[in-house]
Amino acid sequence: MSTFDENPNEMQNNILIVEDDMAIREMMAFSLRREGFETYKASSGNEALEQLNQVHPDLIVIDWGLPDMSGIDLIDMIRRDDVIKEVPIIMLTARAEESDKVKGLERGADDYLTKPASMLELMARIRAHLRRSSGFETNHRIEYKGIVMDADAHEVSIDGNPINLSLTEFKLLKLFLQNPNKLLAREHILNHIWGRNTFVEDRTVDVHILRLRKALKKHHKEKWIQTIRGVGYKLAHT
Amino acid sequence: MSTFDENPNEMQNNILIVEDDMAIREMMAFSLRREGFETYKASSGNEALEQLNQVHPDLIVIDWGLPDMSGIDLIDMIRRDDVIKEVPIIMLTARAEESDKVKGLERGADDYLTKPASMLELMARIRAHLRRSSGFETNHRIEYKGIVMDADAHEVSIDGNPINLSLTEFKLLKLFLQNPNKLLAREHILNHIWGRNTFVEDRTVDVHILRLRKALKKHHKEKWIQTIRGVGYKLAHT
DNA sequence: CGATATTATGACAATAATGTCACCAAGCTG
DNA sequence: CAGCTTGGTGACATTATTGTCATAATATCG
Repeated sequence: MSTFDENPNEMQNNILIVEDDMAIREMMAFSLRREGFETYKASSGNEALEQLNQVHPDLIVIDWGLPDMSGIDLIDMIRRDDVIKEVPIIMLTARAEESDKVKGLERGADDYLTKPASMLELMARIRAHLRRSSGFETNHRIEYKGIVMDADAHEVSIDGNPINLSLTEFKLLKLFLQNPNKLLAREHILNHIWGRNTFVEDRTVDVHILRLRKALKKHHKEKWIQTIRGVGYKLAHT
Repeated sequence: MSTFDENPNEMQNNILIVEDDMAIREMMAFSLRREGFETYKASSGNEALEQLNQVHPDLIVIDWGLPDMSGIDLIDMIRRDDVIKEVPIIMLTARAEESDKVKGLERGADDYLTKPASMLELMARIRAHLRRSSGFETNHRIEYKGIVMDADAHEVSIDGNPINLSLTEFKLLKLFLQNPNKLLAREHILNHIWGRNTFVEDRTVDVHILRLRKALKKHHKEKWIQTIRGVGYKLAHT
């Protein structure tokens, strides 16, 4: 049972996208990267196989219609490789090709999606498969200009330097990272972190902002959290 | 600095509707406004881009068939803009366009809906995306026979009764929930919760197991965590 | 430039969390 | 059963966290 040999702190999920349409490929890569995945791209079956000599992704997304070989052929070749034959594969098929769905699954894809599919659904399935194959939740990573939060590992680093935050500070920063460049009113911060029906002073927010600012300043002198007088605070890198 | 007005006491969600059919556009705007959203309207891609120079909406709804450019082109341009590239986009496609031409092109969108779509469904999806992107009310939920963990809210309940866990207890339970019915060796638990290079006694795990067991027992007399002598522990409901 | 409102900050007390230990209880082996 | 091993448990000291307050600093506005 070597699945939990992985330290969640170091877990990085690599995803290979095999798709010949550049626009789609780049869109997918963009969305995946935004969600904290490392992406590798290939525009043809042969390119994919080349990549697989170098990288062992945790999951592969394959378009059914590739220029040099069908997605199924590619799956076949992947499944023959002892090293990577266990990697989850998600197949993309156009709706017209739906009859091939069974074929694709039988031939070794773990899941398939018909195009057009929403990124949301693709993301959900990717996460589901990674969960299944690794036994762990994928790390939910949030970034903002050098601040990297791994919400699952409960870790934050800024320009690579890990910083230490208390739980409240962590929640506060998370809220900011999820709402970059947005003004967060005190009341909203209170509601979100302490809950709607708690009796905590407004000023308490200030103090925690202070503590968070101190923590952020430790490795980075710049100003991250702006004060919007009379209202609240805002995460913005000036 | 935001370019649009913020209400200090109320987080106002701004939604941009890009739709050339006036009737549909106005109907959507009306419904959204009735639900408390602030709406901005554009009847073409260029008009939308113009709007986006002034307003940074929290979500954009784009019709696939625009007079001056395709929805995908518009998405492309939006995604290239550093300021707003992360905004959730919901794409509307007519059913006739679904099969061929559209293919996976709306992959830059976070979600899509086929027209005619019910306002109810559109509203539901809008809310879902806003929740997700604003950081409010996310639910990363893990369940195991009555134990429900909301990892994002950092809350655990058992058969509906909330229980209080320290951070370490929380991580420990999370590890168990992610690996139900699996034997977790002490060493693995240590690695996962304290990291590989820390100097914590083996027996410390025991103590935290004890504390977690106490917390779980508070509302539920049954045994959740089994001891596997000589190895470690296992989450199993006996 | 004051006068006022608002935020920043240091200090503090109360509480919570954490890791370790010593000792007890329960399994296991022969 | 006797002896050994391993896990359970309560106690404890240490450190971290947290909310509040008083006061200083700063912004805002007439």
